Amino acid sequence: MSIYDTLNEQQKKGVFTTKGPVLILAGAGSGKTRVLTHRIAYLIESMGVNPWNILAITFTNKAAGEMRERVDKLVGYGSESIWVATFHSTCVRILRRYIDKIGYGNSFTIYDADDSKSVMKDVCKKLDIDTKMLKERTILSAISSAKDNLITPAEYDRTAAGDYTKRKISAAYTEYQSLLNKNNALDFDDIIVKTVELFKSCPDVLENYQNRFQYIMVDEYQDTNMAQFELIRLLAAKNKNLCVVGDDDQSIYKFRGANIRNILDFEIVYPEAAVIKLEQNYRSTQNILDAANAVIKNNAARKDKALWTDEGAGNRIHFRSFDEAHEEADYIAGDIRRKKRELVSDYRECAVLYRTNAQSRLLEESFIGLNIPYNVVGGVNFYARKEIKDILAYLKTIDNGKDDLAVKRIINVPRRGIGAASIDRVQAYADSNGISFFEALSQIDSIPSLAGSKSGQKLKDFNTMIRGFRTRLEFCPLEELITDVIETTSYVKALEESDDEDAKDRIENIDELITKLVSFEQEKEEQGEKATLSEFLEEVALVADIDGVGSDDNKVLLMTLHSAKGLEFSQVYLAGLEEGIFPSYMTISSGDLSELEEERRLAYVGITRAKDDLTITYAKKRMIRGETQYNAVSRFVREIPESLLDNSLPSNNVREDSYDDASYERGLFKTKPFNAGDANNWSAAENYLNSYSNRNAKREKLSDTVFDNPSQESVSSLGRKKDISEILVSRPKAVARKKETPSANKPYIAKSLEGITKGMPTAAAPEYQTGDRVRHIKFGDGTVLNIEKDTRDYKITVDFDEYGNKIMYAAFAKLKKLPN
DNA sequence: CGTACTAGTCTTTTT
DNA sequence: GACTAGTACG
Repeated sequence: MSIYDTLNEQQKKGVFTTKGPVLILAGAGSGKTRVLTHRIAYLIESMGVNPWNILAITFTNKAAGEMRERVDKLVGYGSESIWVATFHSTCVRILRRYIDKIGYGNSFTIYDADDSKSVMKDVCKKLDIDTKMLKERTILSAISSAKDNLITPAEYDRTAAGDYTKRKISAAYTEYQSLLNKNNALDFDDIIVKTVELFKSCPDVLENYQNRFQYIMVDEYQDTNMAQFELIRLLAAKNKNLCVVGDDDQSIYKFRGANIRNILDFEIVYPEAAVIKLEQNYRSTQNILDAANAVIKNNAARKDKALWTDEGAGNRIHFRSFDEAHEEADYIAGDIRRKKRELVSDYRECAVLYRTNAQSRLLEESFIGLNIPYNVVGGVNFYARKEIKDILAYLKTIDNGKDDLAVKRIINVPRRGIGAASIDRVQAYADSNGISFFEALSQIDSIPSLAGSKSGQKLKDFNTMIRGFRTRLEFCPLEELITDVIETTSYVKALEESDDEDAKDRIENIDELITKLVSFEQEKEEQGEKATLSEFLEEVALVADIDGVGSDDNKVLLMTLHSAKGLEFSQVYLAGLEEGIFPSYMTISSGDLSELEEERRLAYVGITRAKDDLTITYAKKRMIRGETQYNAVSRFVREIPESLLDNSLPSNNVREDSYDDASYERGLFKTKPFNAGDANNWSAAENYLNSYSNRNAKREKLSDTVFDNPSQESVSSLGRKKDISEILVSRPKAVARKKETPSANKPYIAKSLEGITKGMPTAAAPEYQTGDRVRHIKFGDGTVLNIEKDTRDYKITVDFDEYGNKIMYAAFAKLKKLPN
């Protein structure tokens, strides 16, 4: 009996086809990790391949760790020399050795999104870019997508001619790169981009790795972007033993540059590729699979396939609807408690999945209320916390003196009397002498405005302190360094003395960081290596939220649908299945059908996480960003045949609650909406009001008083002046009454089913024709290629200048005709 | 130079 | 509702 006997025919094919390019299309739960691990085992044991020559690439450290562990169990020896790693850590390892060949120092720093944003802020200031018009975020995401597609600043600039915004972005891109280079730093995208650049400019380095990686496997191939594809293509060019595994139906990272064409076109790039389809599912019951199949088949752009299982039909999908979001959360928590009590399942077998991180809050409250242990994956990353970033900035400063960002972050943290003025003076000196900020600190006496001054002395002291740490780094273990940093800077002491109410948490976080550093150091020691500071900082920079999640703790897991990819649970709850939440409002209003398809794939991912039971919940009413929204049941739920659900769907009537002119005209309100600045409807008005009061817990009090007794007095007695009274004067009483009795006697408008799921029932013919130039709020200008009348609406194909071809529904896309 | 308070923004998803 | 950048003041 061999280890391969338990595999099905298709899986065996995947394992035994070792030569040349192989594409494994693996449906959810079809055992792709099993195929990959057995394939590695087969290569080593039967094909005599040296483990050293195998490269397996995954997207998360967690996946990499699991793969190594499973190979270890199968092979028993040699698995430690297989290179199993994520794209990013693979590239960092390569760059640490060779990046000096392309103009960086080998001890480069890795910038996270926060750091990138700080750099971009400087860039905007320097280039005089008005960040009100063009946000840092926008620029950064344009740069990021350029990098995903391996477009250099110079190339970007060539496409920018004639477009004002693009020219600005182009200038920012160039400046941003030069700043990163000056700081000897790479952002996330650079890690891949620079490796490709290295391979292209140093054929000998590439060849070195081509010879090493004779067999390459890539997991989650559907989520690779252009740059990652190119990286793999280069590495595999010599031996061509490239096996990619993926599922086009689970491609959910397009927003991050993932190119679904990489998997759809694999056979075009490698015509000799063997293609293997895994469709038998070993995870879920047939009912769950039927639901998943029913949803995903509404996507047009996909390879046709359908999951099936040998197992029985199982329970029907549980569907529950609620009036309020907190009732939904209470139900989920209560249901999990029930399952635990009735011994149906333990906490660790349950997961709650949602579309946006913000949805976790209500769930957490309910879990705390019922005393159910839980873990939230994601949200605020541990390493993104202020105190952690501060300590890390010290370590970065010690490790790489060129990282100006890190130095400036901590030069006055904790407070040591160094202000903005001094910092600017040092920076000016550094700039005019072409040296780094930290270097300039060593030359304080040469800076006229600082030499001999009080401020100058403080700067010198800081410099001396850092140098002291550097000396310590040479002779002491990392653990001593970090405790020395915390001691010498009095960081924790300052926290203890501060009136920061989170001080205790922050100190605990710092202790946690020390623990992580110590265990990192020990691990290295066990492997017979000495841990370096750079390695630690790099590991820390590349951790994903999901990496730390283990099954050791008996806790319910709460996470976004994105984080859940690749995981499975006996009991899965999909919460917030509402139009506008999932699919998100952004997706619906963009009118782009391909974005809607990506959301649908996300729904498919969610459904297929469940092994035994799937519970879908819906809340009619929900607070989003302090605004109450009323949403219809998600179209994805309606795509599931009702026979698979244990409850019928609620009628699709949605309460129309906006206090706007349109509602007024329909006779919903007796008074016309007021206008105070932007506040022209109920939600906006409430928001407007809140912005004055939400801080000091006066909010509730203020609002209530205001609504009960809308007089000038009640406002001024709370210490508020001018604008509020303006609102009050113009605020109609109807609004105030609304607030008191939110659900009673409110008129409902029945929006027809067509209205929700099928676009507008009576769509007017668009004002533009084929060939016309049109403008889209998100995709910019483009040319209409085709207009097609559909049963529901007009399907418009537009060739956008910047985004290429998009097919969209006229009713949602709201295209504006431009003069020809 | 440091603090306290205000106003605006944000959120869709993340290696 | 949370976070943060900006600002006025001590």
